[in-house]
Formats: sequence, structure tokens, C-alpha cells
Amino acid sequence: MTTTPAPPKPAPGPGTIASESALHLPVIAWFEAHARDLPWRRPEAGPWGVMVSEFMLQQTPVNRVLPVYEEWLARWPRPADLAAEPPGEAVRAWGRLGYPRRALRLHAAATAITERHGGVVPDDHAELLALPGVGEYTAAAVASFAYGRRHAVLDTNVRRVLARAVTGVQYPPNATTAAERRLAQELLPGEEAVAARWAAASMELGALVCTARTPVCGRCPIADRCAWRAAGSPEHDGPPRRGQTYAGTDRQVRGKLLAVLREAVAPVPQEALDAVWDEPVQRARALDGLVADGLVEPLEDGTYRLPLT
DNA sequence: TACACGTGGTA
DNA sequence: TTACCAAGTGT
Repeated sequence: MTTTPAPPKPAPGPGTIASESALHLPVIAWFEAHARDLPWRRPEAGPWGVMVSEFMLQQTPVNRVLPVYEEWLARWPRPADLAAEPPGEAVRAWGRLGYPRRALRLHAAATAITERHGGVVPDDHAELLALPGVGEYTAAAVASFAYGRRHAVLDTNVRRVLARAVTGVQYPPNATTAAERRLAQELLPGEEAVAARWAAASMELGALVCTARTPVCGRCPIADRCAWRAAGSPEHDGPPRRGQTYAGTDRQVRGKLLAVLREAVAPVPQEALDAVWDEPVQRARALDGLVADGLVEPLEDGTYRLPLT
């Protein structure tokens, strides 16, 4: 007898995962009641405000971003306003948020938006991704938060929520895996507006309740269906999560050098930079790195300043 | 894939 | 006090 080939299994579309509504509805309802009133979530922030906040929030906590964000938006309310200034001004106004290359990239993104997109932050994921400093996460976040588009927004908070609630482990892997992307995509609500809400809500849940160190399961809207809790909240067993040493590294030296240049109103002589670190080889390497990254501009007379171009 | 890249708060 | 952690990106 002939066997009829089984029809291709329909790809699991949105809404096919049984747990979807069981997760989405309570998390979104919780979000409506408990979301923080952050300035970049207000309507007046606009797409540019969302983009600025996303750059600043890359690896920097909300509380430290808040005052700098307000300064930036007041000073540069549109991408073209930032693009009109030297990149060094962005680095200076970045202050002590850390990872100052982000300031450079945000300035470059503002320039690209001004030149290629008519000064309007693009709403298309691929166009966002093409901008300097915009990776997979930031492109999805801007498209979703600023334009209500349907994208899986997979940041460290969402990854942790999914690891616990769905996968049943304490922590996600060190690096984002294809399995995590697949899961986030499968869990994405089919309706655009609901998807955008879910993205913000699941992220906020990870930030406020399902935290890394001490999750507050007593306040979690999905604690009763959390796979990790159901498994007895087992401790993370895999390889230790990468620590970030800092003291004595080039990063620390770069930070000290750049701090001098941020505070200076005039070009800084070599001796002023030499004073921040006594080991000359490492100091020179760090300064070279800053110049190579475009964060520092060496002048003909041997002085240094934040970049004018 | 693994590492470099800042800074400061928290337990 | 040390170590972890914070809305990642680029190479």
C-alpha cells in the first residue's frame, strides 16, 4: 500500500504555544499596574528619546541613566541637533555612564539618521540594525517601544524571565542562544500591539521582580506557573558566569584618562595624562587605544582633547 | 565563540 | 571586602 506523505506540519505560528496566554495576560496586567514612570516611556519622548535611552541603558542601570538622559534630551531634542555638534561633546555629556564608545556610536547614529533618514529615527528593524551601536536588541527595542512593531525583544531581563518561567533554570546561558531566540519568537503574541506590550512587560518583570540575585516571587504574577519554582528553584549548575575583573586593567586606565579629558575645557598636555597612572607601558597602550577608538584626538603640539571630528 | 569595553551600587 | 550585577555591541 502506498503511504501518503504526511502534510508538512504547519509551522507553529503565533499563539500556538499553550502557555502563551497563561504568561502574557498576567504579566501584561501586572505591567499595567506596576510599570515605572520612566521618561523614555512617556509619549513626549518620541522615537529619538527611546533610542537615546536604549543606548544609555546598554549595561548601565536605570537610576544612573535618568539624569543624563534628561540633560541629553533637553540639549539635543532631535537627532540633527546632536549630529550638528562634535562627537567629543557627546563623549563629554556622557559623563560617567561608562563605556563611552556608546556616546560616539550614538553621535554617529544621529549623523546617519540625519543624512540617510531625513532626521527621523527609522521604524524598520533592518534599517535600525544598520546604524552604529545598534545591535539585535536595540533594533528590536526601538521598533517595539517607539513604533509598536512586533519584535522579540530579548535583553538580559527577558532572557532571565524565560529561563525561569519556561525553561525552568535559574539563569540563562552566558551568550544568547538560537534556542532562546526561537522561544522568544514562539512566545511573541500575534497581535502587534499586544506583542509590544508583552515586550515591555516581560522586561519590566525581569527588572523589578524576577531579578538576578533575589527574585521576589511573592510579587510575581506568574509564580504559580513558573517552571523553575515548580522544579524547586534549583541552583544554577553549569559553568560559572563570567566575572568582570576591572582593577588594574586597561579599561580602568582608559577610564581615568578619559575622565581628565572630559573635565578639561582646553587641550590637555601629556603630563596631565601621565599623572593618572604610574605604569608607562600600560598608560601608553590605553591612550593609544582611546585614540584608535576615536575617543581622543592627539594634536600636533603633543596635547590631547576630545574629538572635534 | 570569547573577549574587550566603564562605572558604581549592592550583598 | 570581594564579587556580582546592570535594557549590549563590535570584533
